Amino acid sequence: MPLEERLGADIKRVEHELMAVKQAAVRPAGLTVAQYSALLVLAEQPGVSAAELARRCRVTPQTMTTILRNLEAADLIRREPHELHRNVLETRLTEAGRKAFEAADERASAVERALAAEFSEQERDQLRALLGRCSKVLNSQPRD
Amino acid sequence: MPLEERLGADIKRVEHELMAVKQAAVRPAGLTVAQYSALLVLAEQPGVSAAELARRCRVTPQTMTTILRNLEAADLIRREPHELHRNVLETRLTEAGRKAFEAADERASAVERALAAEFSEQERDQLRALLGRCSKVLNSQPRD
DNA sequence: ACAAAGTAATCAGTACTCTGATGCTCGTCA
DNA sequence: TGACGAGCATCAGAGTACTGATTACTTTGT
Repeated sequence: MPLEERLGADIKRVEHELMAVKQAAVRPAGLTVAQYSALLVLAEQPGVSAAELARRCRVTPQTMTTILRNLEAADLIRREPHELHRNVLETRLTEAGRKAFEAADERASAVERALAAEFSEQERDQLRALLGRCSKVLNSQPRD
Repeated sequence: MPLEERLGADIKRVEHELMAVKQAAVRPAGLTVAQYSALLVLAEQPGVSAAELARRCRVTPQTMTTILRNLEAADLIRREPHELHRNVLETRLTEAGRKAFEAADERASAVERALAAEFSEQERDQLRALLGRCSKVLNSQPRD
């Protein structure tokens, strides 16, 4: 199958471009894209567990552990044992974490707004629907 | 800006699913997705330089060096100095490399065919066009 | 002819991401 | 009560992937 016909190549290309632009957007705040994603969930849902964060950010718990380690070392988050479940660590933004997140979010949101502004509401729905059908196909593929 | 409205989230989700399925597809051949991508270009264009491979696979030359180091250690590729440009290393598949690539490609192509089969030709063009407009917006964003 | 600009390769260091494996705690239910 | 499954956290190890820097060669411009 020729490379140019592969829809996957288009999807990957756009995702790659998106990551490059997002990285440039959050970098001035001293964050990586992965760190920004984690902080985004933390800002909406303080005290969430690392496992839940991992699910929301679509990474494995091991990966999230790595990301949180770096965020904690930079004093952007704080982790404390859960009241009842001694096994769970609650994660929260520090003041510095909130500031960094807000600085990054302003610029990251601008990227999303630029993307949204390119399309009419109908086109946006259309793109979402087509991507949704890609998801459907992919999720029905064998994972072995 | 709410998370659900962000088009980037949809793009990222689909790309993530695509990578997961592709990884499962190439893994039985003993390859990673990045290695498969490099071999795909190498199969079409024997003797290509690492720098060109990097451009084709959309990674930095440093990253491609790492990938090629692993492929060479597994005896899937061979690297030899270019005839004229002593500065350039030509990379080629070994016999084992071709076999691994073909095994992986059979399964990876099946994923692409499944994706293609979901859409009519018109829908495919539509999806491509919409993704192309995303690219246009993203490439016009400041990279700082 | 020689400096400047461009291209190729690679080292060093950091971060993200996965698989595989382990240890801990909680809730369930026999 | 006590085994056991489920969920949380994390260690270990490998593979990407980036920025930043260096070295070497080639082409281009004056």
